[in-house]
Amino acid sequence: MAEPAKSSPLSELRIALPSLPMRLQEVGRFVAANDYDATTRSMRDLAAVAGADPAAFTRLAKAIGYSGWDELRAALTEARRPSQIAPFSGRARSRRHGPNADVALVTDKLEAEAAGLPRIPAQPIAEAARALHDAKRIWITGYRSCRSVAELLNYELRLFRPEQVQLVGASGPDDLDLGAFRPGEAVIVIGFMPYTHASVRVAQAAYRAGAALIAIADSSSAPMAEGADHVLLFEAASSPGFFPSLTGAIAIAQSLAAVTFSLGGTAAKKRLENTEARLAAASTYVSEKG
Amino acid sequence: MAEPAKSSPLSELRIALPSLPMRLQEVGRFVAANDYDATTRSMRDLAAVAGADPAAFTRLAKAIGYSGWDELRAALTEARRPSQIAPFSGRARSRRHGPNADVALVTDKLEAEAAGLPRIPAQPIAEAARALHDAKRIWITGYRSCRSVAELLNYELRLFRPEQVQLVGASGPDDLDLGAFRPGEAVIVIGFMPYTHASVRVAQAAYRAGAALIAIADSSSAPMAEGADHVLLFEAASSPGFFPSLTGAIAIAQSLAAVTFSLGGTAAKKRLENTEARLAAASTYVSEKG
DNA sequence: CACTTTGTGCAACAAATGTTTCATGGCCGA
DNA sequence: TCGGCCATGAAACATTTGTTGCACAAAGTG
Repeated sequence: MAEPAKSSPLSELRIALPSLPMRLQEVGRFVAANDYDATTRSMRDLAAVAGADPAAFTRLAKAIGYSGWDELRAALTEARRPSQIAPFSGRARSRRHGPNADVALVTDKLEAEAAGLPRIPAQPIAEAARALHDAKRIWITGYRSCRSVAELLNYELRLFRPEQVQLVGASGPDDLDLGAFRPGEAVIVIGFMPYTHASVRVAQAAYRAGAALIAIADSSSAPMAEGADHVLLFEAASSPGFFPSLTGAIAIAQSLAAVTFSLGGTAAKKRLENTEARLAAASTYVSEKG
Repeated sequence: MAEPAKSSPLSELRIALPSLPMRLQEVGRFVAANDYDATTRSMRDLAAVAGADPAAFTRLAKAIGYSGWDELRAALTEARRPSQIAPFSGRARSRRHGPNADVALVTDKLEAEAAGLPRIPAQPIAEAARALHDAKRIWITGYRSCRSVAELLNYELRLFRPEQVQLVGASGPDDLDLGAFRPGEAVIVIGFMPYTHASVRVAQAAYRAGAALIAIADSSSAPMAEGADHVLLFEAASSPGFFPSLTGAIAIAQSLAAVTFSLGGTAAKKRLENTEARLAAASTYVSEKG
């Protein structure tokens, strides 16, 4: 007999499918088509939905080489585990040498970061933007490398809400403003592993003050995500290089600003125009050449 | 208290976390950090791994408003259902209004930026990195929104070349250091349309001083790209939203730092380790919990 | 036709699951 | 110091789970 492709339990199932009795085929197809429910719901539940006998699932599992349904389900569960979010599956990671090694590193990095962006959940960003829109005042926090993200967000939000946005710790490392948070305000904390004490302290202060807490982090188990009303996740470690990637955080920050701006309607638009006019009057920018 | 985000059971959990008794906090954190296992494995299994009492899971679920662990798990399971996690291809692009308009805006933005990243030319980045590697001293310039990119680059390069990297204008808007540039040094200027006068002046000063000029810009016709030894292009206008995209510039900056670091070899590695050790000694970071 | 083999549903089974109860110990207010 | 309260772990509970034995029907074989 030809050795079946052991790669995934699902492919094993599909391969064995045609040589199975009719009823098991039905059940097998059902499992293959609904493998998420297969891993999460009970055998009897599935049987009810599929309109089959519960015993058929056990028999199916045994028919394709497992000791029982439990073992098949465990295999399916492991196969779907999201931890292996390494979509660069078989990429030859053989040590690159030669003059093109650097170029290859850059290309890899850019590709990896591009792949990470669409995986950012959009819904929480839209919700967080609404919270920002409703906030009377917005505080922004980020330390070390995340400071750049914080400052970008601060800059963009200030373009159309100049008086209501402030960077935490702008006047120095000890200026934490922790006591200044009020209910009805929003506090944004940006950070990834390893997390700085200061950012965690800001998050806790925001929570205690009853302000809306928005965490932009690399993991939902980040300490500043505890108690957060909105957690916006990005993948910091998904790309090669010695340093975590910040493109995801930047993309989140800019999306957040964009949606908040669009929620602001004509009022925000007007204020943005004012700001731009002021900058133009100060001749900050080089005038466009024809 | 801010309006709680009812969107995801996970966020409900995080919100309620700080007000829970200690043991339930532990269990809650465990669930938040291992939500995949929470949906797939049994309560007793989880309790064994988490080192907690099985009853704690039931109590946790009740504490945050569910009738029991089964209901919480069902909610987590539904939240993870992959059908809604694949907003890519078949997304309904018709409805531009209503409550989903914001989400659509975010998704579009992220996709557009993801598409832009692989279009960034890698070769010039690698060459510019070599220029940085050879430079005795590195100056970094960026104003307005580009300041965040400049600061990120400054931060990352300083991790392994602390004494040779400096942000132009760090001491204020008038501290332009224009007279300080020397041959053998490198000057990085970051900017996009509309271009600030200051950045153009820095670029010109660098050119006159005979320093290696690296321009990170959105167009090869940008004024600071004139006379530059290396021009690194990104697409600032490729994504929707009121503000030009900076993910490309960030990606370039991080790639530049990564390649420069790899060119630095063991010496750079050693200096990075020293910096990390210093930060750890200052207990800047939250220590990892087991 | 008799007899075996195989597929299938049903029901009973033991094991495992989530829940509840109870006893214990620590904490805070009187 | 006492008494009530809450948090917590262990054990007992009813329920649900996956499994298996059995009966019956259909198909295959002599």
